[in-house]
Amino acid sequence: MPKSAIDRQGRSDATRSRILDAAARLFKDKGFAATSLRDIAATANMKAGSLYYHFDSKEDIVAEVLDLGIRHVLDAVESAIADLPGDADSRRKIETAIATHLEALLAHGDYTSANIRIFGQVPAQVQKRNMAVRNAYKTLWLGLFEQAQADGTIRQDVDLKVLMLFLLGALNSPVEWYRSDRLPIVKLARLLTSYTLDGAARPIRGGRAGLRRRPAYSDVSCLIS
Amino acid sequence: MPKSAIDRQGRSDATRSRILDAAARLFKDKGFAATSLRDIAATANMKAGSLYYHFDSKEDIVAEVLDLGIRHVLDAVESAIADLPGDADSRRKIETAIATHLEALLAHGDYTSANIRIFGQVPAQVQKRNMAVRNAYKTLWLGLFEQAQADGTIRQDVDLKVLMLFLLGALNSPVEWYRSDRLPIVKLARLLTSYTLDGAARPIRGGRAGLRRRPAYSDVSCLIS
DNA sequence: GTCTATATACGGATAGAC
DNA sequence: GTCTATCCGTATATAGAC
Repeated sequence: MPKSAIDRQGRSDATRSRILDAAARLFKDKGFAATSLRDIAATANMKAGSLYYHFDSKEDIVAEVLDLGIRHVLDAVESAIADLPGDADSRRKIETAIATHLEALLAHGDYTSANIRIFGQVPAQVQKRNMAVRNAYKTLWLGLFEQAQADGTIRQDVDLKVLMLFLLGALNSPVEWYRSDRLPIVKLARLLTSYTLDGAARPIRGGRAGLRRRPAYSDVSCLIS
Repeated sequence: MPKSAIDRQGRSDATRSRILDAAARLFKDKGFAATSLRDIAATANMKAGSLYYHFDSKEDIVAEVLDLGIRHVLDAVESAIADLPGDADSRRKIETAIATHLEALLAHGDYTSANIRIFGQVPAQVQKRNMAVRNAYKTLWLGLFEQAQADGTIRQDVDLKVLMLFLLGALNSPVEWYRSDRLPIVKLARLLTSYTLDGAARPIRGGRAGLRRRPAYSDVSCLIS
């Protein structure tokens, strides 16, 4: 084990967390470049020079904030699904994943908002590092969808990757507009589950819904990475 | 009419556009604060000092980039719907709006991406100014949905504001993941229309789709601004 | 309309005292 | 583990030549 790793683990985690909390909030509000180490230090009740005892650089701080932004959500969704009864069907799993994503997204709003907002502005190296966690999270959803398609919950002609990308876009958007004093998160989750799986259209009486005016998509293979 | 407005209109628009194009691209890639006027000027084949002949400040430049980001999409969607035959039904209108939004979003990618990415980082004054165009665009969608709900295309129990906010989240997400060499935009639009209106779930044979396991949402009034 | 030069301020990072 | 002091680069904006 390298010496530097031992050093790092020996340090207090409380201060570290205080710094990261401050950084996440400021990155969310002002962006990456506009947030100075002096800002972060002041918010964490320190002076700028002291940050370098806990982190090697500004890049290191932002990299950890970005990773935590995804980690909080990934871990929450993973364990919520694991905690479901063994006989839970795919619809229940997807509903749980949507609700848990929204809960975690808004509960750790500084980290998740920071991730969503500043990912495109951080150095390429930091982006690359964060992609690992991002890909793990996308894989989790794709697995859920594949299972749902295999058991017939999701139609065969649905492009799972496109569905996942659009759904994650919708699922992340509340960081920009959700206000906790309006609609409870659990109700928001039920609405999105309903729109995603059942659609917003009025079903056709006595027929199969979803078939009206819908062309065949069999020529659309899974083309989006 | 104030003198400054006359002055401004008397100046060449070509250089102005070149500056705005450069600014949009750089804001999209690097964020607001990290983009310097030197960067913008260099990309537009000028020197930094010359920008001040065309704009009063960096804020002025970013404000115009943000407004154009929404305007391009708003104008495109508005005229696409106006160009539909008079007997076009709500489903056709929504499908057209989705397709046109995606086309314009990706056609003017520098402006639209810049808007989506840096809105949260610009000075409050600039945000406030951009909100005017943003609200106009949301109103356009809400009007479409209200019409669709009135004529029965969208179910009565659907919360139109929530649907709009989630749909716009999904509709804007392709700026982060779409690659033009994969799926044509028009096919992407058909997929999203289908998922939004019809849902991704397999309809129940012979019954009404969308009712399976879906609770009553009548207690959920329109609570989100 | 565009240039150069500059005023003035603030940024990340380091060194070394305590 | 935190502080102060400082190096050095870069930022916005302005002034004035061309």
